[in-house]
Amino acid sequence: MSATQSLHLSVDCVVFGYNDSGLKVLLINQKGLSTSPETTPRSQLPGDLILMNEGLDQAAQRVLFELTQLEGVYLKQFKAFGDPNRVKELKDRAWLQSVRNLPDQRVVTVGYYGLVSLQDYEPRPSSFAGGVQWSELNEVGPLAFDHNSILDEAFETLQEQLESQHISFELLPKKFTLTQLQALYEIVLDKKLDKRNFRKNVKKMSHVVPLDEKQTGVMHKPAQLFSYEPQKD
Amino acid sequence: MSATQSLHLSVDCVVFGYNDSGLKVLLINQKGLSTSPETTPRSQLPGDLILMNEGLDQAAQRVLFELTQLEGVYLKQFKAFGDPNRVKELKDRAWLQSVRNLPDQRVVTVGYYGLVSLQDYEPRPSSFAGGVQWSELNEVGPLAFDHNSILDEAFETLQEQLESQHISFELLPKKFTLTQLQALYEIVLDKKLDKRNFRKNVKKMSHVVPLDEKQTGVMHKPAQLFSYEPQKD
DNA sequence: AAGGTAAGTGTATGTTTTACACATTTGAAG
DNA sequence: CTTCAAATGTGTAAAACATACACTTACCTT
Repeated sequence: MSATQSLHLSVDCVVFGYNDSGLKVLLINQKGLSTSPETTPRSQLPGDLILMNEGLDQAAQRVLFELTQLEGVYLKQFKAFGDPNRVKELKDRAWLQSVRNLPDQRVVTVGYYGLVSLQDYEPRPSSFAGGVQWSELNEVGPLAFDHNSILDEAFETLQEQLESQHISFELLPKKFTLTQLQALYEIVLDKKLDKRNFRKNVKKMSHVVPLDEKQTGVMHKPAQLFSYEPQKD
Repeated sequence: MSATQSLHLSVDCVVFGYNDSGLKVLLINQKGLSTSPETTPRSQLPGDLILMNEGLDQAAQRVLFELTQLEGVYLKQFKAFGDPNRVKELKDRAWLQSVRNLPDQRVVTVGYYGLVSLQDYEPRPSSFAGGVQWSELNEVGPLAFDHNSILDEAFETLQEQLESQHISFELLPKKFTLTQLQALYEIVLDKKLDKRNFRKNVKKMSHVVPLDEKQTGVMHKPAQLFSYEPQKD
């Protein structure tokens, strides 16, 4: 017992962004020139070591902000990843050596998924250094470390929790139409839904309330706007 | 960035045991005499630091075995707990000092819940050193560290996952009656279920199969025995 | 043989889910 | 100012599912 431990703990954030053109994930680009084909810089999830005096949720918020300037994002822990070799692959060595004091150290990471509306509350992480990008979910290439698995598990968690937890609204503008809400469900759950039945269900949700306001500037019948009212329920 | 980190990582196991007399949780007793009332030894969840070359799931299995002799238990990760002060309370200092090289070190822990049948596959962890006990769920006193919260969250997770994941069978003997299965559901979900409706639902589950065997030695109509067949479905 | 005990079983009613098609409101174009 | 294009908004019938509920059966004991 009590073998002396020496490992690092990080958080990684899988931030999903949504707008009418689809579901995206936030990636950052590693800096550095490729010296060998094996160590070409890759994209990765925003993540970093936690500080000694901060909690995990707090670390996730801080790291996300530092790397992408996104603030106040809905973030939820979903799983810890602790394969002893998860940062030991050759492809990741060059980058680790450039940023870590102890690049060979084992790193266990705690995964968070995050949700952002790309529409009205517009995040501009791209203005920040390094290169931050919203990448189409199904166009994500090979990422650093085990970040592809982390992304996959985050998306599965999102699919499982979309209906039971009140989180769809985190991905939508504050004022949204039922068509937008339905489109979001269809994309996340990856199945077609019936419009009338969907709207019947929404009417049962007391936390989705109609506003005294309609869409404007559309060349068709303008839709009723709704908003999410968390307190009720 | 890359502040030098120095923290410990542990796993803690919340092992639920079930038999006809109810749902229990596995606790171990801290050793050591109380010198002050503030540092009286408490019970705690079986948990310990992970080793440098093992994965998290593997660590949970090893730690559980080392502390309680239980082997091959169904264990599932459910949450990481990382409050910076979770091992800093006065009540826990004496014990930490007795077992850790670096008792002041911050410890982040990864929580696992585990499931065991106390009936046919009889675990006798009590034969092992130190004092291991199955404690009635609702008679658990104050535990070390934040273990009461970890236990609470584990139980909530069990309640949420009992129906969707095929895990009830981990808590039952290999051969079980439908009355036993129903009693388990009623205890975990904490609500009364209708016998006939329950059985209708079970008949739809292709992974619950009747055996060519009945209960014996009971002084009433013997019940049909069933078993869980994971491959189907 | 009688009594105690838990097992096993069906039906009627209410609720939820599914499938499905047309009239409405706006802006744009002629 | 009429017409067109485009997406919104709405109801009903049928099927599936959930609920409530009570008596007979098989075995053991005395």
